[in-house]
Amino acid sequence: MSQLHTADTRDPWQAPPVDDGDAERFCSTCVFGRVCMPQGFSKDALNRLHCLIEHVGPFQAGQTIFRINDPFSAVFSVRAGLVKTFVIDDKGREQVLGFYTPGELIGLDAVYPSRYPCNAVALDTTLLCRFSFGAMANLAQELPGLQQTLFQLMSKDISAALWGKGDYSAEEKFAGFLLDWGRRLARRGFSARNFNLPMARTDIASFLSLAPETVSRVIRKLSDDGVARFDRREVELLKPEALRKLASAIPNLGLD
Amino acid sequence: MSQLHTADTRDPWQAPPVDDGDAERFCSTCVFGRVCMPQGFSKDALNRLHCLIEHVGPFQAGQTIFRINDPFSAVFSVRAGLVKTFVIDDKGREQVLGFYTPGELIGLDAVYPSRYPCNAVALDTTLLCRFSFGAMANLAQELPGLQQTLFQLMSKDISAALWGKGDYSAEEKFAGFLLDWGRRLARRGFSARNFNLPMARTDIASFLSLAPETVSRVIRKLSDDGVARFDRREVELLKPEALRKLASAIPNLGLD
DNA sequence: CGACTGTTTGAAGACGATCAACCCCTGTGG
DNA sequence: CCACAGGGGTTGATCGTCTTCAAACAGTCG
Repeated sequence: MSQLHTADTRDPWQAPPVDDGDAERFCSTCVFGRVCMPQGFSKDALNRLHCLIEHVGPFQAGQTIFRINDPFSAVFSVRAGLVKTFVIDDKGREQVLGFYTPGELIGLDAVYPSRYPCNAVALDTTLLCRFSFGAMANLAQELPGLQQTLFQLMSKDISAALWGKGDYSAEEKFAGFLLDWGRRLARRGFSARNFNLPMARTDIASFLSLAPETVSRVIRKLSDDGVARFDRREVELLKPEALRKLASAIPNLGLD
Repeated sequence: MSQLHTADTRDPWQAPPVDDGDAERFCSTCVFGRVCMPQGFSKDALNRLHCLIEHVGPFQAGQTIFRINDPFSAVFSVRAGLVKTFVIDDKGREQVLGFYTPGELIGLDAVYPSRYPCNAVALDTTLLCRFSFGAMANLAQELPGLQQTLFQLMSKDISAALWGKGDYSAEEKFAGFLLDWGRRLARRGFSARNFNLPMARTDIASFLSLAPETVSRVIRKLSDDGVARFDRREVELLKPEALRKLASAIPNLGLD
């Protein structure tokens, strides 16, 4: 399967049908296209927001998008592909902070320090939209809906960052991760039961603060229990209820 | 010692001396007083921001400020005292998400879901400033500096929420916690070496995802090693360098 | 003084990390 | 076509850290 499949087909989250032809000019998976438009932006507003968008990429798997301490000037919305953010601790070990799939926004945590607080690399062939944050803030000064959207997106990121705080068993963490990933895919119209985990096991392990071996063992256990089927990086959730029960220990901090 | 000592004395973080008498009308520890004023707000702007402020409290130790799922309408700035936020997992165990000391802002994570995603209780006699978020967003529409401040505060909260993500030893976590706490007190002009940990050990343990017994043992070890001295809830850091070395494993995600 | 909560200490056990080896798949070059 | 190398993933055995359970202890407030 093409790794750019999300770019090939019509994105199911294309903005709700609008007669206005201008809406088409937005990249279909852009967060602002999704979040702002239902709030009834004027044609003029759409145009001005559109002027801020700069398409960048493609980035090949492994390519760096920004580095920690790079001066901040823009946020990125994933159009296609997959991005991970991470930091390196003093012992050289990598700590994955998040994965970003099409429609999600990267870099809001860089606003305050005016520097990116982490590294971002593509894990797959990736296309991005780049938004100059300064220009967007200026525009938000005139468009209350855009300001509100930015507040909401940042607020959501706070909750997302809090996700998984607490000491949970390896199984609980991984179950939560599977459900969260499925939910995010479902937002774009894909199946939440049958999907792909495009990132390396090592990255999942780092994200969940587990050893890769532990992730492997959890996967085996879930397979043995008939809760899910794993084939390479393909996953099928056979008993989502069982997963939900496992993950119920992890509070959902207002994530959707 | 009075538990309201921060309210008794002139707050060292009172805004930098301004000839304008109006500045005095801000509560001294308010984040906006601190953050906005250096950016040169007009008298009119200050007045209008001031109109939004509503003083609430005092809350006695143990009193609830808001509950999870309460509809969101306002954020709170701590004027005096101490607040913790937490959630309860399905097994009834409490997970502390954060502590808020004077000058810090609570509730920005509630903007998106329009509900508070956690509970907030006073851990000590507490005074708050209440800001209607809607009114503040409206005002931010006219005051670019206020909008920018809100973006920065939210961005900072993302980084703060990410703090401690990763698997660190109990000693590293606790060392990081001590330094972080000291740094936050130092911002208000207090000593970063000699201070109070006003929250219960249980709450510290929960915040760090450790058992209370483990916190107790770490404290004993730090005492034995001569790194810090503990007397009830009073702390004196004897070898801050040793603590910094311990905590260096934990990346500082752009926090100050 | 006695009940209560918060804290400390000790001993046993569990979970996940670590280390080491092996396997599987892919791509490359002979 | 096969040999080989390399990365990612899995499996097994051992070890360490933190949790758990239990009990004693310390301050606080009635």
